[in-house]
Amino acid sequence: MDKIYSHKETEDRIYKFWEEKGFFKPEVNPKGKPYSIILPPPNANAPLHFGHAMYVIEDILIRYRRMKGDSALWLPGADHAGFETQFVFEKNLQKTGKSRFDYDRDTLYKMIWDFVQSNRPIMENQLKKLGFSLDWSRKKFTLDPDIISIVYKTFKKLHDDGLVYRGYRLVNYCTFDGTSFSDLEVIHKEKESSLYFVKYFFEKGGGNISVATTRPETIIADVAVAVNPKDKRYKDLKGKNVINPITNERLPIIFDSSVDMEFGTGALKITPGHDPKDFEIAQRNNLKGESLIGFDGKIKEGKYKGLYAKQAREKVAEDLEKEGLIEKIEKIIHQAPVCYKCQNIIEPLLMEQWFVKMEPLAKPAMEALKKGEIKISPKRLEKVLSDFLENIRDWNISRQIVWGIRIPAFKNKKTGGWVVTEGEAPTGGDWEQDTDTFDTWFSSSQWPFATLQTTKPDDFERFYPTDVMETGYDILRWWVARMIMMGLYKTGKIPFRDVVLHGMVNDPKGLKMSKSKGNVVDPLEIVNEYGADALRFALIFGTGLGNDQAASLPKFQNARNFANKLWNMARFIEMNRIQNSKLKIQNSPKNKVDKDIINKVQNLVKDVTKDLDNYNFNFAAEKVYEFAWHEFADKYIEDVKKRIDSNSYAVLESSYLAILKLLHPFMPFITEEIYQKLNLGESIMVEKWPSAK
RNA sequence: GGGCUCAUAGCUCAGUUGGUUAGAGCGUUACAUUGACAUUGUAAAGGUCAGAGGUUCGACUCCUCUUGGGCCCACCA
Repeated sequence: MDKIYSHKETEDRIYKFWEEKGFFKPEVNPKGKPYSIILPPPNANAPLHFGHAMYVIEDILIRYRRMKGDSALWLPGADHAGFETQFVFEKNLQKTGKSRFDYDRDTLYKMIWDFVQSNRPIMENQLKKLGFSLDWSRKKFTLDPDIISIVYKTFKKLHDDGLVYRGYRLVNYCTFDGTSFSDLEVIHKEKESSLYFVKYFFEKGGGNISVATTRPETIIADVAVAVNPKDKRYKDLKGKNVINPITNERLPIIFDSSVDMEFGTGALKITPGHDPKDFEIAQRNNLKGESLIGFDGKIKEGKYKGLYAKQAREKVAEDLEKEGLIEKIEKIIHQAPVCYKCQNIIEPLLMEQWFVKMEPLAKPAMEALKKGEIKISPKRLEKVLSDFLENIRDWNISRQIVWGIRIPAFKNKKTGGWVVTEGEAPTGGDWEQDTDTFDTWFSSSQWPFATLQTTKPDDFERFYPTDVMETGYDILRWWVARMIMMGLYKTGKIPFRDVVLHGMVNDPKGLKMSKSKGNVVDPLEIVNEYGADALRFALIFGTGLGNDQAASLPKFQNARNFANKLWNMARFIEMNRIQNSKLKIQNSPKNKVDKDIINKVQNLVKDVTKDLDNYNFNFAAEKVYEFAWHEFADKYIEDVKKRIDSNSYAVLESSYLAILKLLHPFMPFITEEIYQKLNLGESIMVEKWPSAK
């Protein structure tokens, strides 16, 4: 053995060895208790980022359970990541001077397909570099025909059960990305705007009421002015009308208790075509409105036609000012809805979309949570989940992009009626398929059962519900919540028993990594520099489950040093090896130090096993680290090196073997390499997890 | 506006159900080392555990408040 451990000469070779031996398949323990984890499928198109490296937690669990004798399955996959991928693709397209509108649907889809297929191996190889013991013979892609078929069936079932409807609603539309989004894709950003106080004159009797708005350009689309019924200032306005300051149309004054009396003048212009709250108030009052702004972000008609909303705002304000219709202008800081991807303002627009009625789906999910059928670790995040489920709103699943699963809904060209199928076109009549695709999360929400139902016969029966769903807490609502709902809906069973959530990995200074800030650390560079084992160990060591951490170099260095320390313990053992000794540990060694170390190993095994069972990964890692380095190496080896004999050697080797096994889930490569170098057996992967008396 | 979370050594953070001298890594200082390992060892310096109350025989750990960060949710137009 060399003086220094070389991960570069070891890791790829070991991974290949494992794969060839078939050790990643649950079939290595055919009689074991089934244990399963579905890997959150990374975006097929993009390289892994540091968040993906946190899936090491899943590998730790899988390797631990496999060594315990379970029939452990860790199922890999890739996500087509609809909008995300099309966004990246379009960015690339832009560089060549083209846009998506230069191609027809099929061509564009084919182009993105090829783009994704050529990038997909990158991500998969990176998962291998990290040492993940995934069963590659079962890998799935969200656009596999059998997966698509399941997604179709789910949609049809939801539709037949009245849980999917086509609604003409105000949706979150990004005019820059050209698609609508669900509420989760909309984020709020603090913005300073002007609050215009506009005079609306009464139709009769003179006088005016002042209405505060940040969006004067939408005045044209006003359908009413609303005040709070409790507002004493406006008591006498019942039955009165005002005149639209731009169009001079008559607008009724309505009373709605959701109007905030404290804000502005307490009078709110109602523009159902552009504001969600207005839309709701209008619905309650049987008023209908229209969107004045088109999908291109420009005013569709009238005097301001062709102007972008922002330009129109200034022009309208100017015109109103000229006519003396603006009472005053104030500065206001408010939370503006923006697109999570491009950060541009979301324009609420009225359009027809497919919605999933969520309340009936959320109820069983909440019950499963309350009954403890599904447990969340760390516990505090359960509240985030239950709050989301309790306040759930209908889910817009239509996306105006081509990259994804096209919605199997067909419109009759004559009648305009819709038919939902399991993918096939309806016969008879003239039908046109919806051009929209599903929100990516609609297919991912079905991932646990969709994968297991399409891998190998009996996989679903054997491995569903899965044992653990491990992912970042940032997609708790986007993904985990929806998986629970869809799993319960489609299979009648929870999709997983335990939800284990890891924190975010930030840059070395603790700031969020982002491409625009240019502070992204590539996990594969760390693997290259320090080894996958070091990366894995560092990510677990010293960070409580669900807490964020900084990807700081000293941590990786320390973990690398620890790997080297382990390596040199093995060298010591190899150099002091006592051949032909029977390697039997006496039940009660005479030497007190030998006796102590045996007891300490026993306690360590107990502690680490318990910590793993409780998802206290950092405790487990810290304990083995502390023991291996500062107890076993610093004290025991120092003591035994002066007096080594066949009895003490047996204690030395067996204690070390226990450490190797406890460490294997965390640092799989080096523990395997040492195990083989010391001729302890074929592979540490098929060793049994140590047990403590 | 609501919720969650953090504030512990110079820096980055552990501290698991409250219990004797509060820990790790990095950094700093001194010494050692051709002998498993300098990707090492031994030792040392360094903390009023944000602040103020309270519960308790006992609190970094539980409760309340204050201050200062971070994150998430939310239709003040």
